[in-house]
Amino acid sequence: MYQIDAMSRTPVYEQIADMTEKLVLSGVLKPNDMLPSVRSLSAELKTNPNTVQKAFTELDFRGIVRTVPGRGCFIRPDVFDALKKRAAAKLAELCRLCREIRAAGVPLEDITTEINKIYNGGEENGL
Amino acid sequence: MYQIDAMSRTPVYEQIADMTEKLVLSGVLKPNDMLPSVRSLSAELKTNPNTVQKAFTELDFRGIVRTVPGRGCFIRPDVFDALKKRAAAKLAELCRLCREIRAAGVPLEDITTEINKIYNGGEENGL
DNA sequence: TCTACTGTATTATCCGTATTAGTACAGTTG
DNA sequence: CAACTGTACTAATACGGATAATACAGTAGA
Repeated sequence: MYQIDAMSRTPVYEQIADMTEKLVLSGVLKPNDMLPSVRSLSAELKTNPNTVQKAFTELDFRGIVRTVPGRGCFIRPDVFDALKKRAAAKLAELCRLCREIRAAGVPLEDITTEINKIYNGGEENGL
Repeated sequence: MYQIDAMSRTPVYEQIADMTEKLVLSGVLKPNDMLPSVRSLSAELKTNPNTVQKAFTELDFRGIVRTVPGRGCFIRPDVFDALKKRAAAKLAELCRLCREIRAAGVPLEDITTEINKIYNGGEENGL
């Protein structure tokens, strides 16, 4: 279910968190589903339990999961609200970048054509 | 000419580099102009000469300046080509973000309306 | 040539943060 | 009580950023 690239520059705990988020987006993980335990997942990924825990803490911070001591880590019932907020934050970041690009003198058309390509281009969803 | 925010989370050397780039974009610095010397600028900004040197090295890497040992650090004659390449790189980064946002289920219209706001909104250029 | 400027290189130290790890503790369930 | 769950604490390591002191090398002008 999970797959980690140890050679990536993105930290392992972040890979786990991002992957979990995408598993929700793709419907593999649904609200109230329980995630693998800290120990089982760390064994599967051959990492330290604390690394997995940090991923869970990150997911908790993002509003994706709710962890219950002694019971486990569960996808929040309102996970899609959290995902919407995350998307909004990414959109804000995109706007920040866009202002920089505008300041660099790039015309609006250059941006819109690229974005249209992305939205028209095929069915790949990048998950 | 230069102004540094020591409390910012962006490193001083990066602030210097970014500011220099913007001074070119706004026409304050022109091709072949000489930048302040490492020592004078570090004195002015109350930083270490090495910090300024790192900024100059960064600007060299970006293709903004050409430093000549013994003479000084000068805005490259072809600086605007470098700026175009930098803008293209930023556009690529924007596209990467855009794919993420699309994967999160955000409709194309949400993005285009935000971007149109930025390009129609006033004359502020963020420099 | 001498002098005063320019950038460059080297080495070291300090600080803060990120990442991973080891170990022990605490809550829950049957 | 046993076996599972998450949690806290500490430590080792690495990295990035900034500072500092020094020394070196190229350039330009008096």
